[in-house]
Amino acid sequence: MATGRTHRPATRSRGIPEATVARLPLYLRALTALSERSVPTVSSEELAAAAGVNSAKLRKDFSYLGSYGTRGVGYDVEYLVYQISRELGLTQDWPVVIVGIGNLGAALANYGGFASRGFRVAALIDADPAMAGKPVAGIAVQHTDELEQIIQDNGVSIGVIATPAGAAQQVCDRLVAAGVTSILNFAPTVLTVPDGVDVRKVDLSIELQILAFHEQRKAGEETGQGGSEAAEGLEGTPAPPARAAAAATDRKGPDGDVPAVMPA
Amino acid sequence: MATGRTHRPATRSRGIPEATVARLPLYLRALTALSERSVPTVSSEELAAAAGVNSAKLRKDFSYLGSYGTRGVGYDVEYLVYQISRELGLTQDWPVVIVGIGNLGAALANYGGFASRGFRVAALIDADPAMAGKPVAGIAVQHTDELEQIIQDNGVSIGVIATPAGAAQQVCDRLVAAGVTSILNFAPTVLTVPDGVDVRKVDLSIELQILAFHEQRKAGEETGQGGSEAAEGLEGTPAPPARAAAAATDRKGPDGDVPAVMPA
DNA sequence: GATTGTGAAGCCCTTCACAGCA
DNA sequence: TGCTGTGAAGGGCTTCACAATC
Repeated sequence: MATGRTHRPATRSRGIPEATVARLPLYLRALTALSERSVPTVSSEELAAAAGVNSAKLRKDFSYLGSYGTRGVGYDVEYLVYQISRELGLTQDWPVVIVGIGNLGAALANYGGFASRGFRVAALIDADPAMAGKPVAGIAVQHTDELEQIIQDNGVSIGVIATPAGAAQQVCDRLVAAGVTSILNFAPTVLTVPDGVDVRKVDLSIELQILAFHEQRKAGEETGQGGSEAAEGLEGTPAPPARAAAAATDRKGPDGDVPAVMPA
Repeated sequence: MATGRTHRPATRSRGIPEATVARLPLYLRALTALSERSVPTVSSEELAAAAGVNSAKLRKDFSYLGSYGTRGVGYDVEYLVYQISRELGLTQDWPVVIVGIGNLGAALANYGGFASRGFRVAALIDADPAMAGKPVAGIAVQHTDELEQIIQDNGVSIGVIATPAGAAQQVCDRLVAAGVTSILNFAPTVLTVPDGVDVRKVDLSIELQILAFHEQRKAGEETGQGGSEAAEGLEGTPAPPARAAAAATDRKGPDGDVPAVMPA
């Protein structure tokens, strides 16, 4: 998941709930698909199914934007596409820079979903001098030295960080200093930014860990266990420190189970 | 963001809130860093800062796992690392397969964060016969034909889909039929799965769109506008359909602004 | 004195259910 | 009749604030 800075606590009259904003792109994608199939109108029920949400939620979401539907009929597909695009700011052009052209950066540069949504890759930046000049996705990689100049010349306000974790904060600072006010962070680090700068993060390993948590539960359920003591004990997980072993006796797990089972 | 199927509605006695589960990997990462620096204990305040959350939230989160701290002192780093790892199921080995070895799939295969967290890339699968046998991240790519066999032979329960959108559902169906019960989806499509299967999605373009929304607001504020009419009107956004123009007169935006400004 | 663990309050979001409208 | 738009109810998460504990 990605979390943005909770900025502007829903102040500003026209407050669209953050949760709704996060779903608008989903609706937009579904609507675009309908539009390409020349479907003229769609009901909340159908659109909700296509977007993977429930219809009451969808109607509530749209109600924050205005009354864009027709009772008894549904929503005009083209019109909704336009309204949501406008609301999201996709009717304007957003130049973005991608910093860190490793495997992931290259994947991002090649990702078609950007260009098709009003985002334009203005530059690819990498710290490795050997990368400079090499074309990736048809764009010549530029060296980090030129970062500030690139930001300013292109009026970039959105930056994507795909560097190793160690370099992320430094790159972030430079981006912000140069005028970037929105950052999409793929590096597994918490970025510190001044007020007024938005950060969203995408962490691949975090998503897998969340899946693992649920997967473990499933396995535990099958065997009738709580699911938390898991199948471990196989190989050496680092033994908990001395204090831990002692403390384990006083553990009051919220459930009463997990009776201090830990590898010797 | 990634959203899982809301399965098991917080039933099962030991219910850890989903929001808490989503933060555990964050804490774990911060704790691992402390552990590597041999820091013995940490207060909720310090750890919260390192993880980018507030301390009350962190303490509440930990309280769901049990009473793992010491009042007046803080938390034992090593012990917490162990407890959270166990809770997340990272003390066991999770073989995963990655399907779709394009730019993104390759990036994922090379991503170090997986291996370091108990995840093992058991196989790379691609539909392109030309890819078969090619090594990516030190692993030979296998053809889709072998998907079922691979899943079964390796006891894979977690699959990663990095294919184009068009192929995603089909791949998903095959994964599920072969026994996969958790899927991380990078394809920009809504996947339909049977009950009991978890899906989390990561959509790069959605994250950017959310940033664009906020970016647009910032721009609007500077100029004292509501922020919603944006800077558009430059070039031809597809004109809304006829019906829309008519409907525009009745629009009641939740704020009263946006007086039907739309391109001719 | 310091810091955790947690009831209670508040907020946001979801869901329900139905009035309102085409 | 069919479907949207929305008040109201409900649920979950966050934040507060302080008692419990070391």
